[in-house]
Amino acid sequence: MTESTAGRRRGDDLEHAIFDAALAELAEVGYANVRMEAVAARAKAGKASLYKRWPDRARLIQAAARYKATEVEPTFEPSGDLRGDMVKVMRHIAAQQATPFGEAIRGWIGELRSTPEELTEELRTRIETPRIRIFAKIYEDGIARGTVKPEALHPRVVNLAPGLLTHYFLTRAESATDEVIEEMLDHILMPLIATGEDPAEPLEET
Amino acid sequence: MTESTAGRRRGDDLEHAIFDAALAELAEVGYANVRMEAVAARAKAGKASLYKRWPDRARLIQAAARYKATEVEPTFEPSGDLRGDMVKVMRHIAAQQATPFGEAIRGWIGELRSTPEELTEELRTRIETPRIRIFAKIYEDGIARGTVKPEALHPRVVNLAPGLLTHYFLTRAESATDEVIEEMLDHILMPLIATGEDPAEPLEET
DNA sequence: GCATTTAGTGAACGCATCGTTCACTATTGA
DNA sequence: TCAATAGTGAACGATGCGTTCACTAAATGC
Repeated sequence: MTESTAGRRRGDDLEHAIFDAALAELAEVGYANVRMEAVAARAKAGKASLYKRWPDRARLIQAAARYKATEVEPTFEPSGDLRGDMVKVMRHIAAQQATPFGEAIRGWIGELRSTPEELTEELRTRIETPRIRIFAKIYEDGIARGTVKPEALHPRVVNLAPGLLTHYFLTRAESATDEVIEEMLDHILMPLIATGEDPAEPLEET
Repeated sequence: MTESTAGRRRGDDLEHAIFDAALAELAEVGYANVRMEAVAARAKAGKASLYKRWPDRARLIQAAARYKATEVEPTFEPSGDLRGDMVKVMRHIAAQQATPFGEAIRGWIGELRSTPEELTEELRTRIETPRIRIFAKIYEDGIARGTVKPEALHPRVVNLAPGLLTHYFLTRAESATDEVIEEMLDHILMPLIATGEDPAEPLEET
């Protein structure tokens, strides 16, 4: 548990410093321009320390994204206010995309074709699945209250909200603003999943 | 207008050969692994001829995509069969994504951050806009027939169908199958835009 | 505390690819 | 026929990759 400014770091201490450096580089220069030497220099580490841990740039950045992802994804409890909850979660996702983490995702997409299958799969379950789970929770809660149609739980529908955000982020250079999120909700998501029943009277579920 | 196998090509003749070579490389090795030398060799051209025309790899590939795009995007006339028309156009888009052209798009996404603004803009209007226009046409036709809700013309809704396909393509390594397209239609698109007034289809009212 | 083991440093190396340059050659058309 | 134009192919310096190695700091064992 030493973390003094002097001395030589090792283990997780050093590893986290490298991740932070990688994410900072990612933010500054974008995925395509992240240089191993730059990451090493920024982390005040030797290049050999990087290659000892990860075989190449792609893996390093994926590891950094993974590290960041696990500390970001929240546990979320639906409040009963359907639209309000969705705004909240969607803003959270958009905010996440506006970080180095988002930049890592962009790079991952760009290299999907030349990336090992398992890595692709792993990042999917690491990022897509947790988001889907949150929306499933919100919709289940809404269904119990009668504010959401049961069809909302179809996988393709549950994936819609995060999918819209991801698509927006990927095809622009920036993540969705609050205004865009509201448009997605009012013109796509709510018309599709909401029953139109007011949540004022909670319904009994079985 | 010479196109004999012997001799040295120039102008458009050579340029098209380079585009074809670039697209072939794209298909074989994926965006990230396209090498200028490989494209030049494949086109039986000098590397200098490439750099004389385009400043770097990104521009060359974008030019190749543009070249391909203009010859692919069709004129489309709605038949009156809403779902049938949508299936048709969506399949067309999915098929297009499964070509080198799709691979070029993936690369473009990956480098959005480090690509000049105007290029991004240009590719958007070159690819996104024509697709949106086709769906707008279909929806307008449907509205006139009473099978589509007027709200379908909201920009974000019109962009939904191509957006779903693009998102699917980008986050998997492959483009949407017919089955996936049908799911998108039946669980997202049709419920959102159709009035249910379709003569052949049974419906539930709003 | 001292010696040994483990882990990180920093510089150098060979390699691949980039983007440029240049002397040479084929094609065009005046 | 000859000058102008456009393409070729090889070489070049620069950059970043991924590896290696001699050296050194930190942790561990005795």
